[in-house]
Amino acid sequence: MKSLNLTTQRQAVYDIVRNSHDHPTAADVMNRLVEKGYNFAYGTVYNSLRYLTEKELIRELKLGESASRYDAKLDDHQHIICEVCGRVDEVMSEIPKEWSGAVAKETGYDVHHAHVVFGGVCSECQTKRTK
Amino acid sequence: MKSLNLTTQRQAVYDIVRNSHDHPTAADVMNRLVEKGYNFAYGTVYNSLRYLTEKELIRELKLGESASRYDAKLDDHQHIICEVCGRVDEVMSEIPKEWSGAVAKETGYDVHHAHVVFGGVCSECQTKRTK
DNA sequence: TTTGAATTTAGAATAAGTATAAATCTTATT
DNA sequence: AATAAGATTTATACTTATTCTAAATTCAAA
Repeated sequence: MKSLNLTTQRQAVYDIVRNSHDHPTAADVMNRLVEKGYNFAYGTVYNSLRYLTEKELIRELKLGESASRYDAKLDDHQHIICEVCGRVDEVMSEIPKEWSGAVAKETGYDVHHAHVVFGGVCSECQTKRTK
Repeated sequence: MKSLNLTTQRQAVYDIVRNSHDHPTAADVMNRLVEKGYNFAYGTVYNSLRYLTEKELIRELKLGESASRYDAKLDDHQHIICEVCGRVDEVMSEIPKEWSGAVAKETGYDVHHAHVVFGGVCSECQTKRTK
């Protein structure tokens, strides 16, 4: 059921995602693979990312940008994007349960999950701005 | 500053978005224009949607699907997608202020807004399933 | 050791959206 | 009314992110 087949390419892709802390896109992963001396086909990188996502070793993040990002952090968490520099940080603070309850009541949906993308200005950009 | 120049095509696009309640994509809008007898260039539809978005007559929704959707409802609200049938409904229940506060504290960001996409099963699909 | 399944590769194909340059429409000015 | 300036539309080419395809390669099992 959950048998893992980690080929060389999948392992290499996984290592990159696992050791990156900036939520890389497929193109980022591709570049870092090349830096490490690998030369996989583009399709293989996408396949690996999909495979790893299906096996729940990584998560695909759709943050409203044009390209998906990937994240090896699996515990439930949200993200925040800096409107100035574009960096993406993690938000561990959990969505209040009363809120999901209110949403279920309002919509009649059976609510399974919520993807939240906060927007704002990161502390670095805040200090740069006030210069 | 906020002068409006609603050409025939922009007006037609706006009318479609305003009178649709299913959050249409650009392609949906295109189809509905054709149904109404219009034959605008594809680029014009995209330009109009962008124009109307900039003028804040409509909103662009990026819900993690491949295509953006558009919405003429301007008051602040979120969305919920049915995982079974794909329909998108509105969520008016507001994000709790204490939560944004907690996120600001946690991340050091100046938090401006949050886009929330809930996922679940709509009431129709719930009843269908239990059949 | 052949046979079949899974994976990788290279490259074509697709989908959504943007850019461009020419044509057309508007508007203000003479 | 004539014209110039500016905005908009059109048709089409292009870009970007991603998926698909078919052949080649690798892996696994009998």
